[in-house]
Amino acid sequence: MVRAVSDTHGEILAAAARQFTVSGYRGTSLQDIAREVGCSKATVLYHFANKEALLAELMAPAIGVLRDLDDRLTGQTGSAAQEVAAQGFVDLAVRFRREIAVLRGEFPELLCQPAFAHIQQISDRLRDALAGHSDRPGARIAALVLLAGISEACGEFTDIPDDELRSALLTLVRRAVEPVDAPLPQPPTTEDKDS
Amino acid sequence: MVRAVSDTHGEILAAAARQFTVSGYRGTSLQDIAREVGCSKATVLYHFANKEALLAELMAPAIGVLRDLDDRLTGQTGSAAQEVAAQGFVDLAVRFRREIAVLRGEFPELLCQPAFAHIQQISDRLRDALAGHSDRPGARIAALVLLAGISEACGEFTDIPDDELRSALLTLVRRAVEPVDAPLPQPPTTEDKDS
DNA sequence: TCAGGGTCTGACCGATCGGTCAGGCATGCT
DNA sequence: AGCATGCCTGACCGATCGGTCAGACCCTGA
Repeated sequence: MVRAVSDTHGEILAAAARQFTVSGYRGTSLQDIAREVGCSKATVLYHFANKEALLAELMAPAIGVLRDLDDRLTGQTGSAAQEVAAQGFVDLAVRFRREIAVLRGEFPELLCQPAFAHIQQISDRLRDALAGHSDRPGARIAALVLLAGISEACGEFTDIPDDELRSALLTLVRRAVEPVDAPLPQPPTTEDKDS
Repeated sequence: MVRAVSDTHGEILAAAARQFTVSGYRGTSLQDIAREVGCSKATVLYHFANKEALLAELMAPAIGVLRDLDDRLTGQTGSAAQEVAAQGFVDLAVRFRREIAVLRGEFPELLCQPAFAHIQQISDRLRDALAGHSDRPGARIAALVLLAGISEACGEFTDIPDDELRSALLTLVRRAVEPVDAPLPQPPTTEDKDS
């Protein structure tokens, strides 16, 4: 049973995506993936240097979009930053529901791996933007709850079409985010602290 | 080095709580816990039938409070249900930040274990109540995002005192939940497409 | 003094993990 | 025909996992 060239590579990737979504990264063994594809574990490791490389290739598109969003965030302040962060993250979360679901709860350990080195910093900046770069606890708490909640939840709405989920989430975020421009005790001089 | 009677039991429990919080349930080995306590792995398994029993004892108080909340929810409808669910869950999340953080992302697998059999149903009811028992996608999405986000996030605010965190979260939830009694755009005939 | 029970341990078990390696097999170029 | 290359595999590796077990140690009460 010979398959077309490089077909196996894609099959492994697809099987890994499914398994990771169901059982998480650590909960899925290379054996599980090989079994679903119908090849040997050695074959999986022939196509991918190791388990981490498999995850990295799976996540690459989502990470690329996250980087783009991070770029678009630079320079934005106040409610403008909140709106860019909200739209950008909701769109990302909806488009990459499955990929995000893979990381469910395994962020801390996974972020230690070199392939995901700066994700933590990007998501920190994202959270900061969604809080309107405010340091009030209410704003920061709301931002974190929303980011975490959307990441966690969007993978469960597989039955809802992209458009509907996106608009519902965006409505929710706009309603839930703590307004920062509006009737605020004017912060005097320093409102952004990073370079 | 002999320690007081039944002291070890509590030490193991405390060490397990710390390790689980940092590395998750599956990410923590009995060896890790034993090392932190300063005893052997066999000692851990002398005090607890198995790893699952350790987790169950750790979670028992939080689960009890969750059950109480579930009882208080029965019969409540509309915005009353939303308010009871919001107050109850926020309070629970704040009080048991650490315990909830343990389950980070491991809910699906952990819920299969007999000790946590009905947690899934309870949290489903809780979500339903927070959505005001509405079946509109917007309400259900908001409820899930908030519950997941709070569960995920509250463990990270270890520096914020209980009272402050509780009020901030409650404010957020009340702001974010989709109002269900209030001024609804009267749906003429077909505004929802699922059954 | 001795028996018995609570506490604790090292040694060990089978299972599973991610990963390595030599070699089989088909194909295509020279 | 001979050789190189790409793809794939079974057998194997060391490490680690949760869990078992026989026995050592200590305290207490008869």
